[in-house]
Amino acid sequence: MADSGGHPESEELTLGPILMAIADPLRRHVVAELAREPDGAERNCSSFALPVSKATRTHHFRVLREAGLIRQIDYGNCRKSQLRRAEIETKFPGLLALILANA
Amino acid sequence: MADSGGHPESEELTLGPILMAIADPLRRHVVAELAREPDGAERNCSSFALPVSKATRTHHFRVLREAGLIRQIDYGNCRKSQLRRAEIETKFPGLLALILANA
DNA sequence: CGGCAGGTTTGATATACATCATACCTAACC
DNA sequence: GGTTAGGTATGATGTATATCAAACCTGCCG
Repeated sequence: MADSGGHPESEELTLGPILMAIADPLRRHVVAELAREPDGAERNCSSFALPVSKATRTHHFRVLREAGLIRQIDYGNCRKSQLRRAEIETKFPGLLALILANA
Repeated sequence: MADSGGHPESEELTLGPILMAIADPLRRHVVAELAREPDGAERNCSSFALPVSKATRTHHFRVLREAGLIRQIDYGNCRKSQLRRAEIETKFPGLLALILANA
């Protein structure tokens, strides 16, 4: 089961939703940006300058979260995103490198 | 440009269409099956026992072909599919292993 | 020749997806 | 308190995608 924030557990990460998520160029861009940051880095949604409305942005970050690619931490009026790097690397070794190399 | 059969050149392989293609479970299954075969193996579409109609099958194989994942060879009344293994492995190292490990 | 099996094409349909505008929530700041 | 900034929720819309049925093509086989 996913936690209350809609984050799947590490053991629940499956390739299908992950591929669905990163098939979208905007979402792939977000993952690539986060992968370039040092591990554990947090960024808020608006820092990615996506060329879409706020609502659409929320939608994309939700897909990334539900696929298990990012963890979102609620700070009240601000929500920061963190790449679930180690878990992804364990379950899907090479995936992040692939995205980075083709970003 | 793609050749007359709709196959992109090796240099034209891009991650976007590839991910779009393997995001679908049926298509991912086909790629995994082909990846399990010895290199260069050819299989006709109907040998995958996909639970869809012939027309839908044609559609899925077309997506795989246009993404550059498979090469389709026309034998007149039969069309065989071949994984473009070396080209994929060169451009996107680890991708096939990832699919195989999660099939 | 006539049928059959493997595939494609076309046209239709239904569902999923990306997108936006609007309204709303929460904390910070003046 | 009012405003502003970051984000979410809802509802609507347009487009893409998956799906199928029906008609067709190609080679093979009886």
